[in-house]
Amino acid sequence: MDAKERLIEAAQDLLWDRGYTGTSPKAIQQQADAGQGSMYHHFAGKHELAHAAITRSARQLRAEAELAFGVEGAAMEKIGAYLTRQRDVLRGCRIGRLAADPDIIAAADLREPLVSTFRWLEGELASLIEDGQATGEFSAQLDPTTVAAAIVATVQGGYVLARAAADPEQFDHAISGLMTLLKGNAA
Amino acid sequence: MDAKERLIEAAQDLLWDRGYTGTSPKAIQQQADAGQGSMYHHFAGKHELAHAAITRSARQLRAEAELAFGVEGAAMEKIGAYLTRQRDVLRGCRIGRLAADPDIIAAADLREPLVSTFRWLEGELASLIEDGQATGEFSAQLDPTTVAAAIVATVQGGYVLARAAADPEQFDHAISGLMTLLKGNAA
DNA sequence: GTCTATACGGGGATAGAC
DNA sequence: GTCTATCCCCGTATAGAC
Repeated sequence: MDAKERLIEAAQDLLWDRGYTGTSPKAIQQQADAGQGSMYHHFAGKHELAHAAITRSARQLRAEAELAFGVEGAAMEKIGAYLTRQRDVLRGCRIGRLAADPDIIAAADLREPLVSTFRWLEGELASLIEDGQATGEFSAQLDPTTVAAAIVATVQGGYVLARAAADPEQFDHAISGLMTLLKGNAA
Repeated sequence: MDAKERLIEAAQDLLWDRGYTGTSPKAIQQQADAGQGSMYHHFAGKHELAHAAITRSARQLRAEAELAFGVEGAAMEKIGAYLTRQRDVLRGCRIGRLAADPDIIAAADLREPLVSTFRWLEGELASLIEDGQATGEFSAQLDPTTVAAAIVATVQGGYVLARAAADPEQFDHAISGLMTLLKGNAA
């Protein structure tokens, strides 16, 4: 693997664990086993490297979610597969995590992968809810868009609760509560 | 107001906006209009000052939530009052925000106010749900504990979505979806 | 492409004077 | 209690050699 590649992966890793503010060029170089000159040859600076890393993390996250949505079954099963998919809960969401970082929020290009990832996710979930309404699986009273937002928010918040408590089960509790609420809204 | 007080308030503010990693002693001193010597006279260092600030923020958050829970009405109205209370959405949650910070998570004493705040909040909400079940307002099928966790998670995640999109309405969507789900679980 | 040298301000704190 | 001086390493680059 060439240095450029290693730098991007190291940046992905560090951004996930420490955010943008907490990640220094030097730390990235060390983890990538690349020199100062190498990094600044391939990227204009921390900002540009972070952009490459975040963009790639967003693509990966989306691919993983697509995998969960691809299971066979009715709408609720697909949603359930997404909600209960394997996650490194205490590490948090590599995309949602960045929303806490003031420097990410302040830079439109760094924030963009966050917006589009969440917008896409909510769209997928909203479609599933509509499907479920068409087949009589969900109550027609539900507004697919806002319910989808609530689902995504519960996942993101589940990470927050789990990390605050240093206990992955807190994530599962939130998801479990959400699934009960969803199932109580059968047609 | 004395310097010590100003330092704590400045630290609360900066921690809210920039997190622990993103907040420097120098920045706190400047915002508090206090000198280096003053800060290190009153506090052993950044860590100790942050502890004072976080503890106080947690108390304030709790007081604000108590106010919302205090409205007259049935369980769903109290929950609704909490969910729709005035918030500076794009600024995020001053407590939940810290869960993204690796240095906070690594320091048990800094993390403690986060755990206890969320535990308390979930407890209050779980009680309300039980009340609602007793009066026939909510379905007996609901598990008060996990549903309470889902509610708190949705709020925390709502902040994440809103900040990612730089749009406060994303918070409202998530809350609105959650309230629909709750109301669909009437007894 | 990668290395080393150099730069300058900031992060986080200690020491001693007033 | 607060001020100023001082410390040392880190953050974030740029410059030029190889």
